[in-house]
Amino acid sequence: MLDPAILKNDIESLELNLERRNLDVDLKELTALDELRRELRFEAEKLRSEQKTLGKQIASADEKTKNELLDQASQMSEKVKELFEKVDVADKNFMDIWIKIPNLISTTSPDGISDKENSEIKKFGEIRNINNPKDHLEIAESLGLIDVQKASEVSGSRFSYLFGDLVKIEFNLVLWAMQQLSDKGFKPTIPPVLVRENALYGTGFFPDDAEQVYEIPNDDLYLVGTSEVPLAALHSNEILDTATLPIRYAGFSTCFRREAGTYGKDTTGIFRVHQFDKVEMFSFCDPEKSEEEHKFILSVEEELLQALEIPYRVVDVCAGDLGSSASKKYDIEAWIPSQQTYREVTSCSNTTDFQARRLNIRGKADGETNVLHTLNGTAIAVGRILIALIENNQTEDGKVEFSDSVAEIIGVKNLS
RNA sequence: GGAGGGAUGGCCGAGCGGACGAAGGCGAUAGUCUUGAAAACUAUUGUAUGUAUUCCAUACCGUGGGUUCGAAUCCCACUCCCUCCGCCA
Repeated sequence: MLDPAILKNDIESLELNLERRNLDVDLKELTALDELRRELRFEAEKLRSEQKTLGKQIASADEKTKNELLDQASQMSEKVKELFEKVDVADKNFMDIWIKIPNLISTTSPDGISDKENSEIKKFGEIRNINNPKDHLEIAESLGLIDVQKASEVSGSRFSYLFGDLVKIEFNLVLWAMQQLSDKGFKPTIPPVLVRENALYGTGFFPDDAEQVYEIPNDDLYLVGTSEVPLAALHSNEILDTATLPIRYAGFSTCFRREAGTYGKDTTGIFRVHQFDKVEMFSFCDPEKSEEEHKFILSVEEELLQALEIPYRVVDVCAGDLGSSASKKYDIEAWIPSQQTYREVTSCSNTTDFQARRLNIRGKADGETNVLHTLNGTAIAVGRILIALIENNQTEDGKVEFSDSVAEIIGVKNLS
């Protein structure tokens, strides 16, 4: 959520932002709603103040004047109640719209409407020349390492069974990533994957992306699509000592996504599934330093991919392709031989104060409090890393062979 | 799942219808004293919003409603914590 003060102080930035996001919002109406609620509140508070004074008089009044005052106070009470009801309505009218206003886009993010306008800022790694590259499913299925058919019988489409060495690789990857991150000051964390709706509102997934989230209606809980949600909410309603920042977490969790509206997209294998495991980085940091922190998180992502010898490129995500909470986002896309293109394997966002304001996360230094910045980034999205590892290291006879240094990380030299 | 007890400021803890944004203590910060430190003493010590900008007003005593002229205090619902019983990876 943005600071509503922007309506008064810097409406031009807001206008520009909505334009870049290709959104049409009536700012005049919003400003009017904001002014109305302020006005009403001012009036209501004034009256409330009078009511309190009157109430105090009653306490010390003699019997005679007391009845008179009580009469007066009774009427006053009615009025105050009515006025505050109006204030509540005005607040709600404003907030219903305001909560949907997305974060301010960084001036450094490229313009554009869709991912086609994302700008490539770096390429790394050598793309091996593979004759007739097979896709990961074909390879893994034939080696008995993945079964999506049986999974779709049991659970539906976009689920999978992983077997044998792929399981071993997953656990090794996760443990390795945790170790790397821990060395860099990220506290290893296993957060809850079921959360209340508050955490989803706070992180900006609700109300806009609610259709992507699995719901447990009996218990009013939701399955998270990323550990970003419980990690961000970890410090909600807290005031952190600025001297302790940045506070970094490395969260491991299974992630659940409904993938509504993606029918027909990426239907092969485990690229886009309803359930996958992920190690996620999350940072609470000083607003002054969030750009720096963002670059740091990106550099960690690159480091991990480089160690795994996966060719990739980094893209600066354009305005129209940013989620509502992100101010700036870098995606890393790994080379996928079967598709002869780069596909997203990690993503890191600077959400500036957007989530922190909603979650009420503040910092305090020298008696001053301010809303913090939060950032998140993928360390290892297991499924997609497995795909990149399998496809980029496939051999001509449909097997997989890893380099010694990669094998050392993942604990497996060959898939055959 | 059943039966009880509880939730107050950074922490402990009093208050149980009016002078309470909240006693007292601890902690923290500043000052006095001291060669320095400790101790002692003194003062300060939450957050947010506003048509207020070192003043003032309003809100916040787990959350949301209600009763009342007036609620930390009474009533209802919810959430969380603790104890006991049952069940359980």
